[in-house]
Amino acid sequence: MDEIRNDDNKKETRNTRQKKLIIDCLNKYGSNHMTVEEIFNLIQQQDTQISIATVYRNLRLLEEQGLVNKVFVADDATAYYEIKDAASSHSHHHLICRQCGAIIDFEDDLLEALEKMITLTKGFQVQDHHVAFYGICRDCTEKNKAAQDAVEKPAPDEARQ
Amino acid sequence: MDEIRNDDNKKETRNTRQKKLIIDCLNKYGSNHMTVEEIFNLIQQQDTQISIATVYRNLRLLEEQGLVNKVFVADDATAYYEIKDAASSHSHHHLICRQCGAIIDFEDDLLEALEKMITLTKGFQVQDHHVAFYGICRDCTEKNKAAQDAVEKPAPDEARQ
DNA sequence: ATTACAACTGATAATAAATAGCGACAATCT
DNA sequence: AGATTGTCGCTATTTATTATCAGTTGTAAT
Repeated sequence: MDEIRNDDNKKETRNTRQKKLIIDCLNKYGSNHMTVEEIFNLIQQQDTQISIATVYRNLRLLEEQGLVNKVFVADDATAYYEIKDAASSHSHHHLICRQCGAIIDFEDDLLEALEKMITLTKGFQVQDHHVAFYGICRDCTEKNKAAQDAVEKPAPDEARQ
Repeated sequence: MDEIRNDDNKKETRNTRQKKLIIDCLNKYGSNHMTVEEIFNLIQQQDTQISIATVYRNLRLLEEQGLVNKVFVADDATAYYEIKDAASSHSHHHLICRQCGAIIDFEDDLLEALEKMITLTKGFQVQDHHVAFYGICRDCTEKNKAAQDAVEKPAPDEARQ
């Protein structure tokens, strides 16, 4: 009656200085969804000895423990990391600006309905989702509008739209 | 008055045998969302001379022309390709089975409402989206259930679910 | 505190996915 | 036909990530 408990995932995990630095870093800037390079560069300022392999290793461990999220949001093949806190683990999405590259969080629960529909019609048990919306962010939209106005009306003429 | 038309994207594109093979391949199997390796291996059966660099090159060109989609659905950093036909270009999502790796399409328009909400609350102009749901597909769910039943009731007893 | 052991470290080599460079070839236009 | 230039196959290179390995360190038991 005991041989069923074979999935011994009691992988001991240690609390090293390097791991703490990574978590601190993600807690500070993690909402910006950082690449490994970005995390590495920031931590180097506090620990000039740290190796990028250690950053990769710890991020993988932290992801396996469910403490951080690894997402592929951009159109390239680079992984982005963020802290996964209980509150936002299941229902926040990413808005990615194609012009300036900004990654903006968006909280929402509308997808819950969609997931139920998927289970009903496809028999697919949804555990998680990655959702990314691509487009132009508010700042860039405004910048573009200003730039276009300048082209269409080079003389500062006042009035009209 | 002519120097504005600087964005000459009149990149001439030629209709080569290799490009046709790639499109044919995606049309046949593309709904399975193929990797470059998979496409390359299949085409090699018809054209033993083709180079994988050509497959990469053409897929990039076809994506720039808007004829194919490049998506990062899995948890790894590999790109998957599919034909982008007008009908399904804006509103189909991917269900990815974490057990067998199957990638299943799901048609839906519920996200349109979500996009409108994003524009309203964030001022973000949505152009496109990638949506991926992770979980266990119907087949794997059934297999798992059968396997668990076998464990819980090793004797072939008949009856009961 | 000392010991013991496995997880962890930094440095580097190895792998995988994708791109760049290059001479040869071929599709298209005149 | 001849010129132009996109494309081909090949190979080298880049980029992101993982594996290897000898030495180090966190942690728990002595």
